[in-house]
Amino acid sequence: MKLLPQQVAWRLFLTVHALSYRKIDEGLHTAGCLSFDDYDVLLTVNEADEQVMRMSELAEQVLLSKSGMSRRVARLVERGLLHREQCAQDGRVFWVSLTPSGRKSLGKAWDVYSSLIEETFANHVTKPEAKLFGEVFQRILDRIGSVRHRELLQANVTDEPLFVSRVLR
Amino acid sequence: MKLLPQQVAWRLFLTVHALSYRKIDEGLHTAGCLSFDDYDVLLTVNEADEQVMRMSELAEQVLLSKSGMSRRVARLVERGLLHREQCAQDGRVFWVSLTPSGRKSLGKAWDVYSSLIEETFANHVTKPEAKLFGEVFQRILDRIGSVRHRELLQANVTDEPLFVSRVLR
DNA sequence: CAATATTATTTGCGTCTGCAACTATTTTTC
DNA sequence: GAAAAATAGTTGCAGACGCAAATAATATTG
Repeated sequence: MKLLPQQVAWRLFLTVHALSYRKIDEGLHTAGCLSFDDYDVLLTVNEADEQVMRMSELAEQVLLSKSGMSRRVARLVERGLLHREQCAQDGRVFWVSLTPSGRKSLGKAWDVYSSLIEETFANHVTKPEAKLFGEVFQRILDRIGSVRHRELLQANVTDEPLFVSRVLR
Repeated sequence: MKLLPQQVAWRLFLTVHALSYRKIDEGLHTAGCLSFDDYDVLLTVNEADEQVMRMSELAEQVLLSKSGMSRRVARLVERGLLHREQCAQDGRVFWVSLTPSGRKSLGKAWDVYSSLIEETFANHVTKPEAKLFGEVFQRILDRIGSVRHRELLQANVTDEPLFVSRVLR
C-alpha cells in the first residue's frame, strides 16, 4: 500500500508537533516559567479586547471545558497571576484579567518560549518555506476552522507587543 | 513588534494541529471507532517487528509514561484488543501483541481515520506542497528528533498495509 | 552462591480533566 | 410581577495521567 504525499506529510506533521511540543514544554518548565497550558491562558487574556475576558469566552478560546477553565483560573488567581471579578451589571458573569505579576510572568515566559521556538522549529525552516507554510496553514484554517481563530491570526500584523500562542491542544 | 514568518508559521502550525486533532478525534468517536490514543497504541504494536512489543518500548514510542502505558494496555487487554504475555526467557518482560479483534478494530479505524485526514488536511494541500511539507518536517525531525522516529518514517515506503499514526501527543 | 545491583513492570497517590448535575443570577412570558 | 426558561459559572464524580515507591525477576560480584 502506497501513501500519498499528503498522508506522509500528515504523519510527519503529527510527529513534529508531538516532539516540539514536548521539548518546549520541558524547556519552559526547566526555566521555571509558566507551563505551556498556563501560558496559553494568560496569553489569551492578554490578547483580548481591553485585556479582560469572561470565563466562558476564555474556555472556548483555549479549548478547555468550562469546568476545567473554572478550576484553572482558580489556581492562577491563587498564584496571583490572574484577577477575577464579578460583573456589576450582570452578576452571572466574571471578568478575568491579568495582574501585574501575571503580565510579568507572561513576558518572561515569552522570552524563553520564543527562543525555544527557534530551537525546535524556526531555525530549521527557511523564510520562503515558512511563508508557504503560513499560507497553506491559513488556507486550512479558513476551511476547517472557526471564525474565532481567523481573527486571532489578524493580530499578527499589529504593532503591539506580541506573543505566539499555541492556542489550544 | 513584528513576527518573523517562521513565528507566524509556528502559531498557525499549532492552531491547525489543535483543530484538526479535535475534529479527527471527534470523528473517530462518533463513528464508534478506537479513540485516537488507543489507535496509536494498536498501530505502534502493528508496526513493530514481528508485531510484538514489550511494555517499555511501547511506552517510549507512544510517548506515554510507563505507568500510563501499563494501565492503558490493561484496558485494551480487558477489551480484547491486545494480548499480553510474560516472556519465557526473561520473566520481567511482557510481550504485547494484537488480537484478531484488535487488528480488525485497527483496520476499521483506519478506514474512518484516513477519510478524516483527507477532510481536515489532505484535501487542502496540493501534492507539491505536501512534498515540501514532508521534506521540511523530515528535516526538523532529523535535527530535533530521536533516531527512533526516523526509523518509523522509513516504513512509509514498504509494501505492507499501512496506517498513518499520530505518533504521540 | 548468597548478597547486591539492575531492569521491567505495576501500584499508591496526588493532580487535572470532562460530563452532568447544581447554584446563582438574569430574562422571558403570560 | 411571579413563575418558568435561559444563561454563567462552579462542584461532585469518575477516568486517566505522571511521579515516585513498591514488586518481581534477572544479572553481577566478591
